[in-house]
Amino acid sequence: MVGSPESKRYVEVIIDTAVRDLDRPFTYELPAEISAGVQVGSMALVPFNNRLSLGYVVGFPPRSDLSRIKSVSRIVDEPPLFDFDSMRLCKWIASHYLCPLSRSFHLVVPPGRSRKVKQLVSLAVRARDALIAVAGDDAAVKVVNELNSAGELDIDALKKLIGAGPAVTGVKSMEEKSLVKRRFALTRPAANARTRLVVHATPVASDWNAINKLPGRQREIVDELIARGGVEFQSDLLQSVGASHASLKSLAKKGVLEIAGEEVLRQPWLGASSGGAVRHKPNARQQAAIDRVSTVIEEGRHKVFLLEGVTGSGKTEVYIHSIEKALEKGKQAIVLVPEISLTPQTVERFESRFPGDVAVLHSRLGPGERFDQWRGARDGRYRVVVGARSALFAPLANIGLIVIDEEHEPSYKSDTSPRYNARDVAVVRARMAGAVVILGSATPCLESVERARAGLYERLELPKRIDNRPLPEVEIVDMRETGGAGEVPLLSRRMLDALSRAVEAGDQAILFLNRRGFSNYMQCRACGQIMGCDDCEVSLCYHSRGNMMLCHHCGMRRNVPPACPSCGGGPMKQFGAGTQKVEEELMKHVPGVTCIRMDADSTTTKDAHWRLLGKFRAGEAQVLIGTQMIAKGLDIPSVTFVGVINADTALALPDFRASERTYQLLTQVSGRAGRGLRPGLVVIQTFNPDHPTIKAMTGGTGTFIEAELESRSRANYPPFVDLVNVMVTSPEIAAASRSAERMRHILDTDLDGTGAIILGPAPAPLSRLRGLYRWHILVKSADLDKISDRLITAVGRFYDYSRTFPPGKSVKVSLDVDPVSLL
DNA sequence: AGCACGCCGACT
DNA sequence: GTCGGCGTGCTC
Ligand SMILES: [Zn+2]
Ligand SMILES: [Zn+2]
Repeated sequence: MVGSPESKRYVEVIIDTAVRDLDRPFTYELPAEISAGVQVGSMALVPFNNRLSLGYVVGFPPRSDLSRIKSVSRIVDEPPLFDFDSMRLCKWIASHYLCPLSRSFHLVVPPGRSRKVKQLVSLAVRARDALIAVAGDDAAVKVVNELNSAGELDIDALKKLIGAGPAVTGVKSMEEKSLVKRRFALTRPAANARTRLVVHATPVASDWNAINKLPGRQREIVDELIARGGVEFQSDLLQSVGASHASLKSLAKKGVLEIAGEEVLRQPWLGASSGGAVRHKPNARQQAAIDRVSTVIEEGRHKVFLLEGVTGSGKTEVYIHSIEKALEKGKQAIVLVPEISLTPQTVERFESRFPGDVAVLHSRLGPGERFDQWRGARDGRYRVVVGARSALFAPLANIGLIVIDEEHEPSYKSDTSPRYNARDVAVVRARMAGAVVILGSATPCLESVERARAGLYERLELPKRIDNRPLPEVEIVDMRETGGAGEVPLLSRRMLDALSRAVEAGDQAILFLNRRGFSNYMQCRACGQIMGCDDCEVSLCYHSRGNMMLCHHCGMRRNVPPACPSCGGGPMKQFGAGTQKVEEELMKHVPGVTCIRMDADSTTTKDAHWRLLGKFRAGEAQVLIGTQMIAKGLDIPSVTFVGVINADTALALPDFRASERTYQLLTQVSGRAGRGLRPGLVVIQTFNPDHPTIKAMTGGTGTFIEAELESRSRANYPPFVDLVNVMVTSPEIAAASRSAERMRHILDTDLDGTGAIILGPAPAPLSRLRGLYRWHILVKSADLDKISDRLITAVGRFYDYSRTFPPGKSVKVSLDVDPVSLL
């Protein structure tokens, strides 16, 4: 490029802020000195409204008509944080989920590398001189004192120390007298590349004459290094020889070897491998699915497959063969599994088939490990990425296949902005990359079912379990008839009999306690007071461990009070069943039975979850009693009995997906039975045996899906309309309701004529969470794209209006597009 | 968001 | 007369 003064370069920058009306490109001049290597995705430090801000380069306009253009201060982190394809995906996410573009960039940038601009202030003169100069100015005196003791201070830290007002005015008045220096700095990233010292042998090391002249210790080092192929980490080499650093340095000086720092990837330890690569031969149905997927991958076309396979039908085998095909074509693959299923066993299934080629991204990784897995994927060291939701954004250059296992899982939906659903974004990413998607599930969500019917997705079915093993037989027990005149038992006669039989036959059993919409609680026997969370509108759950009460929504814990805090009466009593109660009940009726309990209580520590499952798998107990966490992924051949203690507690939840969820959960749990050689039996206890969801469990799932779709269609719910939940929150109860009402009026005018249906405002079913009062306004539309601009406008108008007529403290309005939970 | 400017009450 | 409150405007 010619460096003539006229050929100025410009960049468009998206400022890294969540503020909606700043979510647009700002144009800056790019000084020639720093313009080398700047690309889309580069991070730029730019002057922005009397301060410096970070932003992302999104474009290079050839010229600009703006009169006052500032220049980029500097480019941070040489290589760009994302590429053009990622930017395209981010733009789609921002426009679909109605979030600021900068927010969607956070999904694709390297993890742990985010930075913030901080303002540092320090004294420009001696403290005593400064004190004299500011005498009488209280704020400035405070600033001087703090800066004198701390040296240089972050302005935010100063605000915390002496208050925001004095900090700002004090610093400002001092700045006018040149008593303080202000400078901008970037925070350190949480993760950095790790370098280790590596020793390389030079040609001299193979020269016998030279080596034989070396002192003994040094010769040992060289021998060992050669034995290890001429390259080894310095620390490992020294340790194995038992030599000191001095001898190594001496060798380096003689030119026998070279020592250099090299970047290494940290490998997260996933636990011991449980076995070798078992290569199953696909059965006919599996092979048919594999062939179909392979054909499309071979053609290099984009396509979405809905792989509907009953529990135990071997969906993973289809995934693995499809991945093989993608790799064979020189492409890469992403496999998403629900966080809870991301166990060492799951990873092992892929790692054993693609040894050394699998990156794993999950929440248990430390920042450094996560960064390295990400980096390894970007640099082509791994070709398969397995992970939970956010692994969808793994930086693979040439994606051929994206697998979404258990595609119906609600955990694929993010509950923080951007509130994306990985299942849906996967389809978009694949479409942009010309890749194939496999959505796998035994119980696909109705959205996917409907899209398959419309011909948007191609359906592949695995209607039978592998090796022709039968699906478990399902029995429904009507709990209304079990109690007789007395109390309804926790475990019915039928349940106990069936469980005993399985255990006596030497098999294992699972008892499932549905916690959703049903939990234990503490209540005063005298006045009826129920112990609730201070910050949420829910009752606290009693946990025997530590005699504590815990809020399952915000994590608040509290000791059980000796007396009722409301009336001062006697001790509180526990109501509702926990796994412990189930165990007690079971022991009473089946003496000598051995149990393992798995719930939030028993799995508090990091690996307890996997450890307990491992014990059960190893046959150390006959019965596994657990909550939601045992519903998925468990594949234990000796489990022949599954008992569902309370099938219908989640049916009554105020959520249009309550039936669908219950159906999915019950199917998943039932699917744990009879996966081995002996057939399985499932007993489901219910108070609603005639409910379509429960009936669907004994056959006729097709009719259930049909009826459910029909009712969604009638009531105008997804998949037949697009849904947006407008969420209004505030720590003040009146502000929340007032604002929700105000927002409704704004929506009424802004959405007028679009045909959108507006419901509410209504207090959210979970009306208070983490100290915030919550209101919902539901917007239904035939076509989201037609109203999305108006929704953004409405939110903007709400905030504008709130500035002149504040409705109260910290009111927030957020938009949840395609909401999954309406609680 | 966050920073500066500007116009009004309550201090010297 | 000035100090500082926060309403308002703006950010290439
Ligand atoms: Zn009481
Ligand atoms: Zn809580």
